[in-house]
Amino acid sequence: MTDLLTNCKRTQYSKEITPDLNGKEITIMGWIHEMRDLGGIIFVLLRDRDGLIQITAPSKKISPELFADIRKLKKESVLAVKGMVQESPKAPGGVEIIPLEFKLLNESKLPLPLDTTEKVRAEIDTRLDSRFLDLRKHSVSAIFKIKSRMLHSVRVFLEKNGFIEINTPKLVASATEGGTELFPITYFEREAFLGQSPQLYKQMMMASGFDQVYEIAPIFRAEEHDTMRHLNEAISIDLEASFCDHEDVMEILENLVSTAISDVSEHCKDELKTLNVDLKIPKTPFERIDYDDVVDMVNSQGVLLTHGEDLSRAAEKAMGQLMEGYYFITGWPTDIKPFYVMPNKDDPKKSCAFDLMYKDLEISSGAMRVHQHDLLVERMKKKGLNPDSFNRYLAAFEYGMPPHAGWGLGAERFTMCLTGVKNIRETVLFPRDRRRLTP
RNA sequence: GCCCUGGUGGUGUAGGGGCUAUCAUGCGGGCCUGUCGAGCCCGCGACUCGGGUUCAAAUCCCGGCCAGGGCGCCA
Repeated sequence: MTDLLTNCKRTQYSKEITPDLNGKEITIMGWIHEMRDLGGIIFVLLRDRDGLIQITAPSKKISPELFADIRKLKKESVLAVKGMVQESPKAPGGVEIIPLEFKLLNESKLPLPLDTTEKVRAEIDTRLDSRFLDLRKHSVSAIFKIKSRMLHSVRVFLEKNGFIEINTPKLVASATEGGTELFPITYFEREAFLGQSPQLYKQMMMASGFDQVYEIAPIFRAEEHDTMRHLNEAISIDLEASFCDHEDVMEILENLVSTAISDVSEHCKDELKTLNVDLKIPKTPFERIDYDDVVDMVNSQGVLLTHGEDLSRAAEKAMGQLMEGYYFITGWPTDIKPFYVMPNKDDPKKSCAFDLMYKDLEISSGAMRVHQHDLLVERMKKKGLNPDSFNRYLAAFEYGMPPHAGWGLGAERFTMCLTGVKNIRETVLFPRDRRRLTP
């Protein structure tokens, strides 16, 4: 029924078929996006990674056998088509392919669980159940091409700036860092957890003399949140730099963000157009707003925010109303930040922590860290943590830990900013949320 | 976890105590030589699960499961 690939090789992707190939014999491969059978002429829209190309089969120009075989084809089946490129003003894109022969590489079952031509929208739940089919839609794959480009450009930027890529364990022993819930797992005869952040490890790397490190890796959070901007498994772009303070790493962050945006807008034009996104490259430096001023700004919008509290969702939205684009919130109260955040030396109630916001969405948070062993122990105790359970971490601070700072940037949240999607699940191939563990 | 709303063919929907359960898309068949959301004709296909009220439940009530939105939680 179906054919094997044998010696058949793709010569072009759909977008490489241009009118100047007129008269050339080419081989393309892809999925049947749509068929229009007009009786004496059949149009097959073949889709590949990059787009669509029209196969035009006029009964008078091709053999009756080939014509009959084409008529039998089904949507979403996989095809290799050898044919002649024909320039034609009537064809979409001004070019089409007159088939000489084809191989049916695999047939698709029908009906499809969702409509790949997007005539009928499917709900996100239906789409995620059949994600492989959903991803055949260009409006969906565009998100992942943009995410890929963003991650690429982040790596290039960091390598250029002297950062070393590291890998830290995701299987961890300690649940004592405080804050978020961890996923417990069985590690042979012991209990272990999935890592919530590479924070402690990248700090230990500062004591190794690597100076500047980054990691792009999954983080796991066992919170039962059910929102459009939370995931239980996400990718964190994490960075830590020695002999730096928070101002230094904020500068790195804003430059990285604007570089990535400009790189995406240059290399993902088609994808951005598909998504109808007009990406503006933000000017650096980003605006810095002190937490004290944020409290006033939020309250001025009629949203109650008490000094010393973290931003509620309503407070974030109020800020989103007032601020365009990217901005930092600095000078956070020390009390609502983790133990490893450096208090401000002139006013210890305030810290050297910052968040990077895009409108009403927090996409990154970072800080200058405490590098003095005794202060770190004191901060842990104040937070109700037991320093004994941090022995291996604390040891790194006893043998020459340089001052350092760093941040973590949520890859999916940043992708939301780049693509304009409203639901963070759109930015993950196979998202993990409160209820979804498959596929 | 809480609040609100919902669950109807493969997909997306209308309806809302008894009628042949609406429409679009899809799928199957037929016609058609320039489609590009092709068109026309014929056909196929559905009321989330459990319990209750009722002569009668897809519709009303209770519970479960699931979803959408909002919030909370979230170094």
